[in-house]
Amino acid sequence: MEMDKIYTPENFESDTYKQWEEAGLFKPNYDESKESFSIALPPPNVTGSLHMGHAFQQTIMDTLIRYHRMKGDNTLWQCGTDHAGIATQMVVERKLAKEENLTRHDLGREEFINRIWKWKEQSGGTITKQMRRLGASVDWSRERFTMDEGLSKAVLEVFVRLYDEDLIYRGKRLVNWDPKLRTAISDLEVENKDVKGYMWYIKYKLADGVKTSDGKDYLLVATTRPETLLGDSAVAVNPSDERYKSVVGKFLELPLVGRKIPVVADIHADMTTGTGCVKITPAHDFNDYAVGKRCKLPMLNILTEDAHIRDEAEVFNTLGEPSDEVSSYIPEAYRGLDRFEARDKMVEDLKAQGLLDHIEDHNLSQPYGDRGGVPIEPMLTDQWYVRASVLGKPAVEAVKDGRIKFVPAQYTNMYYSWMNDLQDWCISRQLWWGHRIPAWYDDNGKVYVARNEEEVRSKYKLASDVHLTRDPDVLDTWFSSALWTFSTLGWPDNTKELKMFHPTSALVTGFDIIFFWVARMIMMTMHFMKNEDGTPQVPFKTVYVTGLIRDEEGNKMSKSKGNVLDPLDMIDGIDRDSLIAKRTANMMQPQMAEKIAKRTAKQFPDGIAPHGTDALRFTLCALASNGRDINWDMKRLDGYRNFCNKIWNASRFVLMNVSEMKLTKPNVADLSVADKFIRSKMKKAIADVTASINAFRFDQVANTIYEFIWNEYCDWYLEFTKAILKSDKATAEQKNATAYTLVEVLEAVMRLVHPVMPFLTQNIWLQTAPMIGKLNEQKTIINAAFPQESDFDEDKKAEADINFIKDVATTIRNLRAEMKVSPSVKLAPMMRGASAVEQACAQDNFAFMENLANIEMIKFVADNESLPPCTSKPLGNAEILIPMKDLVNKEEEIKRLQGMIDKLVANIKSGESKLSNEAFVSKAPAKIIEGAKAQLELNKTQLEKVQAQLNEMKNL
RNA sequence: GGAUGCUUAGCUCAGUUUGGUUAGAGCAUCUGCCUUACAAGCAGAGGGUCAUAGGUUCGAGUCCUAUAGCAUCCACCA
Repeated sequence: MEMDKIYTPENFESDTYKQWEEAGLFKPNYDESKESFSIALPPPNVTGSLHMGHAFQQTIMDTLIRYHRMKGDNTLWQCGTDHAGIATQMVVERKLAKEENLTRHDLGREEFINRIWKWKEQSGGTITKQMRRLGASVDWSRERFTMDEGLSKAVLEVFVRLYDEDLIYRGKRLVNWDPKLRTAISDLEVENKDVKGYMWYIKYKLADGVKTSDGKDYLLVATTRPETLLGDSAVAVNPSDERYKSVVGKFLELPLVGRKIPVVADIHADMTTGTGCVKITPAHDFNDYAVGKRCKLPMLNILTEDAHIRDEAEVFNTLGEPSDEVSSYIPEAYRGLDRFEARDKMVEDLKAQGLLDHIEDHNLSQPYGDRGGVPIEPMLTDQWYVRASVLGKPAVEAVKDGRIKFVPAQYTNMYYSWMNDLQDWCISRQLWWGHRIPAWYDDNGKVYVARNEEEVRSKYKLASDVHLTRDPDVLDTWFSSALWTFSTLGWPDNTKELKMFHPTSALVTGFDIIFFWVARMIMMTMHFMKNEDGTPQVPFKTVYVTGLIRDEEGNKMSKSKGNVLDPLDMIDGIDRDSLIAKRTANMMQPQMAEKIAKRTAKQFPDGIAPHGTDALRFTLCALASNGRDINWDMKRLDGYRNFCNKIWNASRFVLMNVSEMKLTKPNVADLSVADKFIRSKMKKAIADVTASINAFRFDQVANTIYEFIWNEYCDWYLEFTKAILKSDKATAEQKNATAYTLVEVLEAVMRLVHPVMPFLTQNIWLQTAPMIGKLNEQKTIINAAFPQESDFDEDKKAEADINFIKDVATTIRNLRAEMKVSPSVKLAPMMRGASAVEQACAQDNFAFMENLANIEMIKFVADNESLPPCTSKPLGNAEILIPMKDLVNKEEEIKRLQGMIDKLVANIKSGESKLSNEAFVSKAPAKIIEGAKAQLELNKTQLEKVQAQLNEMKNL
């Protein structure tokens, strides 16, 4: 096949993928005699699109998968998508509002859910299409969706079983409430943000004529949330606070409301903070809730679902039961106001009544909902909880005893610290999109849990005339994804896939979802999946945690910052205007659009050039070191695209020179020293790459490959082969041996690199494998064998010989460049002081040097032989000299020699001081001392030579 | 407040687990080359007191202690 001169990946990548997929090559081999290797893809949001994080993680997963598939393992990459409850519902609601000016309530639950399914059909394929472009070799025939039938069945099963085991319960407790989305959210979905605020100091008048010990008729209470005083049920002071001891048990008149509230003693009140008096609002603050429980205070909910002031407070007793122990009165002036409007109004009124003592600036960190983006409100509601503290114990053990390993290990600590203080997990959401909770209520509010209404009736022996209503809430998205590794394999049925592929081998994911997902997956899986001996089964053996991909300045990539890079744009390229349009589309703040457009135009004046999938994947691997965040660098991508081009052209060279030959397996005797050298290096490269993949060090994988291909195979070996293939002295057998080695190594390199760069390697492999009889039946590198160390032989002698040849060539090139002699001038260098072995090597392999350094001969001269004026440089214990005739610039040469002398003198000095140090000589290992001695000797020899050369120059 | 990570060349990063010649790579820079695989290339060169201060050691980028700066996570904030 004729190859283009320039590497143009867009010409073949997509077609290649299509062929693979159509041939069903991504499926497991289901061969039970082979080891199993499986990965469950962290399910992306079904309507999402591929971002750099996905590309990064999927590249790593695909590399692992392809490697194991080539090893012959029974390999499954299980894929699928997540319904992403809140996120998806929000997108569709926004669309509905924008396009039809409707809310979900206008449509009703059923119709709204229909709309979401439609939206999913319509835009759900984006990310899976993009994954294909990335080369991800997932088994598409097994694709799952968290809301599909099988997975929904698993969710029901898990919920019902956990409920029956009392590991799920329903309770009225304080939860994080998102007033914008009007749903409860879990602790993890709360983000604390630092905001500037105020501290208001409010006077609470003492009732019944009581005075404090210092004669005041009020307590001064500091708060950052004055509006919540409508729900105050006490003011607390510390039990040992002498200032307030006398008023504990007395009553206060709640400002603006007039309700009487007690002064209670509780350790929550800190004597050193604020005034020492703290207002207690049990229904709207987590600490106050705990105080309320301890002091048996009533709880007053003053807010509606969307955080407006209620017309009348909801009053509950300490147990959370409706109660009328205190008045539910809320002053009319505040009813129906938004919580922040109410705050302003109340502060104004307090001021007017002289009850506002003063205001201070105060920085506080305020909890925000991570999706809704508004401050969350602690609210007293009925919700469903998982007893995470119980499920968490075995999950900690599994990591402690090594059944699950985090890579890098430092994430283990992060995991423990969270797991050791595990709060119960609030799993109910007041949304419509998601798995509906399988709970029914009778008219008295009694709850029944089973897989469906029919089962409820039989399970609880309910008469057919008992009226049942299903719980309207749905489950947290992470509830279904916590079951991902086993629900996708067919659980609760006992499938062969579960037996073959569970536990999965590795999980590749970002640190940001260790708590959301990884920890919960471990808990759920270990509870439901058991080994044959009944011990809990873990979901995966290794968790490889990746860092975040940031922009070149280290900022998080985000739509609002306009610094997002789409992996597909790097693969296929994008022009400047399209990139700008993409980055500024649908901006929340239109004024930002202009800024972003400007910056983008400056940074990408020509848009982004196509780089191809392989270059992107290789770059991602090269950057994947040790789980730290990555600052994305376009230059790096350019560099590795060039590397692809290098491979491409090296292959062109091989094909151009060898394709006419009929290759046969050569005899060892016909191999040149260069052939032996590259085979020996190849062996080492295979060993290194294999070890690095097993250690999850993809940066080392990339570096080893880069180094071997570019620096050994291309820079040296290809040049050596020219000397043989074009020589009239080499025999046909020798030419065959070299040509065969060229192809054999290239073919093996393609297999070595294939897990990282699937497309380029397939293309070249299809052309090289047939030449040496390695093409398989299916004509694909995908299931060709991964190279093994034993495929190639080590040859230390050849490596040493080649190193000497390289040194000679490099030294001559160096002298040529320093003396500014044109590369086209043939030189006739001399060598003085070379050992017999070196002389033999140089003579035997002169053909290689001739080419590489453009010389016509090397003359070996004796130490005392008188020579014409030369420039020279030491090489080991020997010396290379080049007669310069009138080309020598005397002053330049003296300067150069003096520089070398200075360096050598410094080295000798430090070497001598080291070796004359009694302590060093007596304590350092012999090997180190020998090394230092040898180095010192070498430096001295070289100094002598350079010194002599310098003298000669000066006398010229 | 608790914890973790980072600080190495102009830029982006390896190297630190297990201390040992003159600390590496890519990009960028400088010089010379269109040499029939590749100018997305070839050859050559310059550039780092490894954040700071102590300590351990014959020997520290690597181990220990402290400090500074940056980042992240958790908790708290009347």
